[in-house]
This record gives sequence, structure tokens and C-alpha cells, in this order.
Amino acid sequence: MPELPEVEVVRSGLQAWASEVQVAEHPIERVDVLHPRAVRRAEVDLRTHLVGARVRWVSRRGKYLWLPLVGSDSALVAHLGMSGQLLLVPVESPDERHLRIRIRFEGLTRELRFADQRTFGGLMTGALIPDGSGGHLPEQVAHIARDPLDPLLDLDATVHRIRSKDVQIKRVLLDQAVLSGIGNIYADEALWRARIHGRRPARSLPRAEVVGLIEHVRQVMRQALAQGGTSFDALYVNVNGSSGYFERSLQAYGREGEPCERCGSPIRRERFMNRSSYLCPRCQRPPRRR
DNA sequence: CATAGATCCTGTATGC
DNA sequence: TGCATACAGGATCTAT
Repeated sequence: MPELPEVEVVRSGLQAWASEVQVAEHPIERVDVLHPRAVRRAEVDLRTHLVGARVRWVSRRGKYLWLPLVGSDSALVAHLGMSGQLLLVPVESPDERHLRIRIRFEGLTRELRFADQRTFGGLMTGALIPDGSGGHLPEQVAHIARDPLDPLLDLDATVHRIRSKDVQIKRVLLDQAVLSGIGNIYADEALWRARIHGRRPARSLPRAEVVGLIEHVRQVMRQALAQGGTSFDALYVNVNGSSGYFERSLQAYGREGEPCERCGSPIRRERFMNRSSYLCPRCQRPPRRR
């Protein structure tokens, strides 16, 4: 499921293509929407907005991607949801089974395709607004906090916000308005590394422990990024359709019953927030009374 | 306002 | 073999 490292792999793949073909010189000539659900928050028809527009570059915050358009103060915004893929493929390639949106550029041999099996993801256009630090971001992303790999992340403020929440720490990690880009997989990995049980109240954690947790989030995400991200199946792929291989490096997520790599205790799976959490019952002690 | 829970969606895996 | 059910989970909406 695409979290920050997987989305960043997609961003950098798109950006490499954008630079290589000088995409800003090739207006969008055609947009096909094959599934209405793939277009989100469409005040203006996606086709109307995009045809004739030119893409400047590819940006990201947390799990959101966006492509600012030349001279329009707006951007094409993408969220991959659970199973979304952004693919760059030759225009003559047959449609993917779950192809939802096709964007073709004048004079380019490859087109941008959005495919999405579970249709939780989508494309949309959004006005660009100031981000408070001299940059811009789409209105739909305004409520998303900076992510752990953002050089402008305010660590002190983030730690303070985390510790001010009256909820369990894993819930806070998954809150994109506090620290973005973290999903179920990297939340479990970082908590395992930090030896913190996800049900512990955020405000009970000493400051240093929260600082350490964020540092573990950063490390695991950097390592995953270096290996092209995590993918359990063909659902998550980069723009060329190939998978990352961080899955083999996971130490908690998906390892129910397998020995903890630190202490040997079997990794346990628990239900949490209507999904699964994987943790070491020995390294990650639960709070006294949940 | 803050927090908790339901909901959307489809392919795959599992159980009877 | 076939049908039913569980499961995967990010973001958004609704309820408390």
C-alpha cells in the first residue's frame, strides 16, 4: 500500500521523465476518463482543465503528488489510495485492466496512465496556495502536515503536537495532519524499532522517546526508499511497472508468528483501528490498562 | 473542537 | 466444486 517511500519512488520516476522529455514543452493533448470515481473533487471537468495545459514538474508532500501547470496557479493532484498506479507507457500499449485515466501529451511517445484496482485513489485539479515557507501547495493538501523526509519539518513543534494528543501513539502516527506519509506498514516498523507499543497514550511518552520514534520513522523510510519501496504484490509498482523489494526487510509488519529479530519472541498480530498491527509482545510492552 | 467508528472498493485467500 | 466470508487499508464522512 503506497506510503511515503512508495509515493516518492513514483514522484522521482515521474520527475526523471519530465526532465528527460522536457514535458513543459509538450501540452496535454488528450485526457480520457474511463471511470468517474477516479476523478476527485471535480468542480471543473478534468479534461477541460488539463487539455492544452503544460506540466512544470512533480512535487510531493506525504502521500500526495502534484504537477504544477505552467502559468495557471493550479496543479494536477494525485493520490494513489490503496492501489493506485501512475504509469508511463508507450501510447500504443494495450490498456491496463484497471486503467482509469489516460493523459496524452503532444509529441511524446509515452503517456501518463492512472490505473487503480480498488478505486480509493484519484486525480483532481487544485488551486495552488502559499505554503507559508515560500513554496506552494494545492488546496487539497493544505491540511497535510510536512512529512518526515521534508527538510522544513519542524521537529520540536511536531514532537509537541504528538505529545499533546489524547490518543494512542499509533493513531497519531497515522494522522496525516500531524506528521504525514506514514501508513500502517511504516507505523508498525517504526514502533517496533523504537520498542513502543502502538496503544500507549501519546501524552505518556517522554519527549526523548517521541524524538527517537520520529528518527526511526525517518530511517525506515529512507531505507525503504533506497530499495524502491515495499510491495507485496503487483499492486504497488513504480512508473515503469516494476516493484520495490523492501518487503524482505520488514521486521514486524506481516510477520505474525515469526521470531522477533531482536529477542526471538513470535511477532503478534492484533486488531487495531479496524486493521492489523504487528508487534513484538516482549520488546513492545503494552500500557497497563488499554 | 477532538476523537472514534463506519464506509468506500475489488481481488485474493480461506472456510465449509 | 462452489459459494460465502474475511481481509487488505487511506481518506473522508458521520456520530458522539
